[in-house]
Amino acid sequence: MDAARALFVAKGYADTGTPEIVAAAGVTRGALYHHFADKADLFRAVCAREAEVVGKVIDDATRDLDDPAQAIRVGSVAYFDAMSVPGRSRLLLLDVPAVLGRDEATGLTLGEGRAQLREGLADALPDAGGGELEAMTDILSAAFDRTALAIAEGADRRTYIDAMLGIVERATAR
Amino acid sequence: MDAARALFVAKGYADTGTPEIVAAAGVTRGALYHHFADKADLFRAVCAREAEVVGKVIDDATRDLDDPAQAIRVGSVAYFDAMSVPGRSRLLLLDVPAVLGRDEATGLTLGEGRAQLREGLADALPDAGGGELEAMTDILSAAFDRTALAIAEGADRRTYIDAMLGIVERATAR
DNA sequence: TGAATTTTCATACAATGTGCATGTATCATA
DNA sequence: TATGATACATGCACATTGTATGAAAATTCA
Repeated sequence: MDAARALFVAKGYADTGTPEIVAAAGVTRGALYHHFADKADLFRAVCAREAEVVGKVIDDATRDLDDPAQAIRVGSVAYFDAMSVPGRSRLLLLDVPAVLGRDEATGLTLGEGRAQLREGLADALPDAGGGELEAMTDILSAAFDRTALAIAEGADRRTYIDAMLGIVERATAR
Repeated sequence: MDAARALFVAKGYADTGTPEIVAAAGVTRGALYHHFADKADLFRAVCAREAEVVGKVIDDATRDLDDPAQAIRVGSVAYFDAMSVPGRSRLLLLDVPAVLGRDEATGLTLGEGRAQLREGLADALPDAGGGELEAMTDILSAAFDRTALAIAEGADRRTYIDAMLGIVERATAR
């Protein structure tokens, strides 16, 4: 999985072959297909582990915060930090939706962060219905993702974070 | 290109083979590789045509509008309408970034719409710098994309559009 | 302890797909 | 009419994927 991660990050899912992966890992394809159903399954395992780390970072950073608004701010920065690990954003935000589909992507990428965002929104917008809240969460998490991707691709960190936090702040100010 | 579009939409880029495409089109692979450099090049041509249509729809809908704020509202709805054509959002928003990369994706997906969004933001936020404006445009266009994708996947159209327009409205109200 | 069974892999193979090279017919042009 | 360019069709070399087969190690169990 470490070898696969490195190659998926460097060359993308499609351009990474299983022979290459097993060569880097020092095993054979037989071992690979014994532990994983297929190439996509290996990819899923790699990304799930990666996403779990991100979720844990966010969780750790916001555990002791009571104010939902502050939790969103702090959690956002934690998210951007976690997603700045080289290759991680490409893995989770570009390849995962295309390879595993958007359903799995949402279920995987933002287990914790998305829930916290939703909670923060619910707190800021007490008169919003469940559907509206869900839509808001969905849309804003896409904005968070793009921000993380932009930062990872070299955009100015401060500028993007300020812009993103400004959008959330204004969206939740009533 | 019509045959390829149908298959790319139905099965995704990766799961569509060139033999399948040419069979559906009634030609041979030789003809395909005469007109296109490779499979990705065909995909690029299909998506460029698709994106051009979207840009034209937005342009037509907003041509005679003077108020930038109204142009954003009307243009947004036009965008969501255009992206509701079956398969189009999957093509442009899921496969394109993964296959062609995010650079080509931004250059292709939102030729017109993105420029108009930026213009509207510049009008609403006259004291914003170029970098901030660019970040804002980038982030919000990701939110627009997610909205289009959600609607195409069956989410409630009104709820998502309201949420999205609300975000833009609040982001631009100063 | 020895047999049976499951787990863990390595090897070999079949199927498929991609890109290119080669050959050919049509068409434009000088 | 000779020449070159264009538009294909056919066939091949190579890579990749998934699976089937079989062996070795580990585990279970009598």
